[in-house]
Amino acid sequence: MPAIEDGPSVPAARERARAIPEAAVARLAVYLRVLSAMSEQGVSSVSSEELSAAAGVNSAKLRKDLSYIGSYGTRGVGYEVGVLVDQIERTLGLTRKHSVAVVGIGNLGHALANYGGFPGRGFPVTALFDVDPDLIGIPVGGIPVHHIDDITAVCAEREISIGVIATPPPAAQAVCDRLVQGGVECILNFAPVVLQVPDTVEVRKVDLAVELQVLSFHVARRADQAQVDAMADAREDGDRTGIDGMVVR
Amino acid sequence: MPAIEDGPSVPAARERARAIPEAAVARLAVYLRVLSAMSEQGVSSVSSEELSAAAGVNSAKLRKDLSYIGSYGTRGVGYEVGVLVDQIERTLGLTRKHSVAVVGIGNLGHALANYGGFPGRGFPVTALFDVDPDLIGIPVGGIPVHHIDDITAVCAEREISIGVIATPPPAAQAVCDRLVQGGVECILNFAPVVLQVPDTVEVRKVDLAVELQVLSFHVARRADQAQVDAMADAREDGDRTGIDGMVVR
DNA sequence: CGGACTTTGTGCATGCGTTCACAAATGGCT
DNA sequence: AGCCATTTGTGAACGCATGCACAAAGTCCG
Ligand SMILES: NC(=O)c1ccc[n+]([C@@H]2O[C@H](COP(=O)([O-])OP(=O)(O)OC[C@H]3O[C@@H](n4cnc5c(N)ncnc54)[C@H](O)[C@@H]3O)[C@@H](O)[C@H]2O)c1
Ligand SMILES: NC(=O)c1ccc[n+]([C@@H]2O[C@H](COP(=O)([O-])OP(=O)(O)OC[C@H]3O[C@@H](n4cnc5c(N)ncnc54)[C@H](O)[C@@H]3O)[C@@H](O)[C@H]2O)c1
Repeated sequence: MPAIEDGPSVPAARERARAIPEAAVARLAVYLRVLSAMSEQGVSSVSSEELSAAAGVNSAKLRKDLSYIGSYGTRGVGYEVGVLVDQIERTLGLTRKHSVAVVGIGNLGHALANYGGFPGRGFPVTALFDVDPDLIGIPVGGIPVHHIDDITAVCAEREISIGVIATPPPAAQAVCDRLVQGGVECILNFAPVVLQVPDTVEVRKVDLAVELQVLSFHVARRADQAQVDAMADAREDGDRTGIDGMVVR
Repeated sequence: MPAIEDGPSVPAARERARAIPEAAVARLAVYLRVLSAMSEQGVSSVSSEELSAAAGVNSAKLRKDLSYIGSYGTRGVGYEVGVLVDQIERTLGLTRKHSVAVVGIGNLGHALANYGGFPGRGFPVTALFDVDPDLIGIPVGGIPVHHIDDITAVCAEREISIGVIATPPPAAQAVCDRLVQGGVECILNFAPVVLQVPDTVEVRKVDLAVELQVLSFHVARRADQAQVDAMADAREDGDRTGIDGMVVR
């Protein structure tokens, strides 16, 4: 067994950062919000039980998630809020500012541009784009709207790292391509289309229609289950009432 | 051992409907959108390869997802678009209309109320609520805003099945409680808080801050990886350039 | 100072979801 | 009619995520 070998078999210290499950990353962001709120209220210490309850997860999962970023707790006591905030921020890359550009200043784009929650969390919205001539130059949320043709130049100049697409679906892919060309590394897509990007670019989508349909599915499932239960009850009782016209089988 | 026993050990035929993985349900909604678009363009038949490419997934996954809802394809040929559309709609419970109420008609609430994509897909927005006296009675997207105090009555009366929360975070839990009291079965929550609900109610959340932070994480990870690669290269090359002041390469 | 109590961190088992790979089914072609 | 090319549907293997349960580590108190 060689002592100072450092091939791929030895996870070196600098490799510490990887291997955090995607699902855990999303939860870390939630923990961070809860912890920040606690910090503001003067809470300085928290146990995994308390924190997990506030974040809506089970405490074993929380501890495992935190273990991915290191051991910052004190056994028998809990975690120091400030320490966790710092470590999660570091892990999520929030020590650096990430400038955001919003493309498509319609209903949704306006809401995003006016939203105060982003700048406050290290994501300043620094550029807006649209094609509508009536919008160009008009300030929205304090920032003037640029023409979409300037997108590559402006993104490069202002070091935009995140592009938000809020255009109608047919325009989304073209907008995406131009954002990528402007050096944008990440895209948050609100248009209901599947974007094609080089694999150096990270895409996340927010699809409200899908969310509603998943909810709809659960309503239907619940209704079916209620029918099944009713039938089971009926059978137990000696099979009397059918479920009106609908036989689920 | 009784022969015709039907305890939990025998998954009966009527149990068919359940057991669709949550992740698959969300993808079915995506397939449905792609299929609808194809249908409108007059495409009547599609293979798993084509459909999966359009939906941005791998074809084995697509076929497995479709297999959860039944066998509607023809081997050697593919799927009939119309049939798939019908079957997915049935599975997702879209044969029934799901009335939507939006609570909190601020930046985001306005955008949602004005959005034409929901009614077109079987999710008519039929009620809006806010506390702001200046908004009450004003029509937004053609629907008058009601006072939040009427929420329970109006939800019950209009058979609202989905409630959308777009209020500031501190108000979200109270609004949620009142929606549940009004008989709402599902909630889509835009406020960055963890909602407490009885387990008869389904909640999905859309959390933009989390989305941005996950993207931020990937930027950071990529940057770290670039450094690691650079170091590895440097070592291989005989160790020349250090990491010093940010060598991006 | 020592022992009881609390809470973390994690090895392990379990379950869910993804991917592979191929037999079965079907249509078309000769 | 029979065979070939194609594409579905799914069993099985794999890998990732979740949850359990407990040893390790630390605090606090007497
Ligand atoms: N409004 C919502 O609540 C909502 C909900 C779910 C999804 N969406 C999706 O979000 C997107 C935007 O929705 P919206 O309601 O804000 O639409 P909208 O029509 O109000 O706004 C779209 C804006 O994009 C601009 N635009 C069009 N083509 C462009 C281009 N090539 N480059 C730059 N800008 C361009 C238009 O000028 C307009 O200002 C759509 O894809 C929609 O499906 C919106
Ligand atoms: N605007 C965005 O782009 C955006 C992005 C991410 C998250 N969010 C979240 O969505 C929510 C809404 O954001 P927004 O920008 O529209 O805020 P907003 O302040 O513009 O609107 C909030 C609305 O809710 C109403 N309201 C307040 N208390 C209420 C109550 N108890 N009952 C009913 N209505 C009440 C207010 O009168 C106001 O009209 C917030 O929780 C915010 O964090 C918004």
